[in-house]
Amino acid sequence: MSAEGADQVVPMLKALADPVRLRLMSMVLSRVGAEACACELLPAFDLSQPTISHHLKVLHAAGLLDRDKRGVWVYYRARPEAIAALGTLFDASLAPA
Amino acid sequence: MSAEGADQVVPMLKALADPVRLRLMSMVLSRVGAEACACELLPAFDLSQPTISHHLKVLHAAGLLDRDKRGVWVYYRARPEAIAALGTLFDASLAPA
DNA sequence: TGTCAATATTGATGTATGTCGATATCTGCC
DNA sequence: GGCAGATATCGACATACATCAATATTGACA
Repeated sequence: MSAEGADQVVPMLKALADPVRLRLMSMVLSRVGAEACACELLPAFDLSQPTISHHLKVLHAAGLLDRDKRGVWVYYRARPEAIAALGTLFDASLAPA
Repeated sequence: MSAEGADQVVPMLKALADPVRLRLMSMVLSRVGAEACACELLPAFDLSQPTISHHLKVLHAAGLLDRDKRGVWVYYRARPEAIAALGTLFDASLAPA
């Protein structure tokens, strides 16, 4: 893996390398349509609303979650391509040819 | 994914969420036997020897690399179980059932 | 035993990150 | 317009981390 290749994947890994964000991602993926309202995610954690909002923003910035505002509520949807890219990372790119 | 489950996987993700360590891991995996001497890895980077030693230690502590000292040289070998665990994370645990 | 080469540890430093309280922004509704 | 609730942003703080120079440790060998 080249330095450029690493620089492409590392932001996604960094985004997931946090227990709160990994659980957020898992929660979104477990919903039908891989979509969840921020209001459903917040009560699952013993953290403040700004902190959860911050983590969701990090996941969004990494390309792992799409953001969709519907009225007052914001829905986050998992991006399957991003997950697939990480899956193949450990199956193909990282593993020997 | 539970909080405990996340806490188990996050250390491995954190270890890989660094461009230098991801490349180190990739380099080790690309060698025959998924094994490489530290002396081969160092010149591939524009970083000091202590820094590379530190990164290898992080990967070892995360359970991603085994350490084997042979004389003056130290060989690092990838742990396939760890890689497999991460692969299934994105295929099964993280993705919806 | 002494020297040299490979690797690890220590201590320091600048930067990044997780968290919070306070506040701002946006949207539906009266 | 004005209020209430959902979400985001800001500023601050403590901690974690990547990196280096200097030094220590280890092992081979003369």
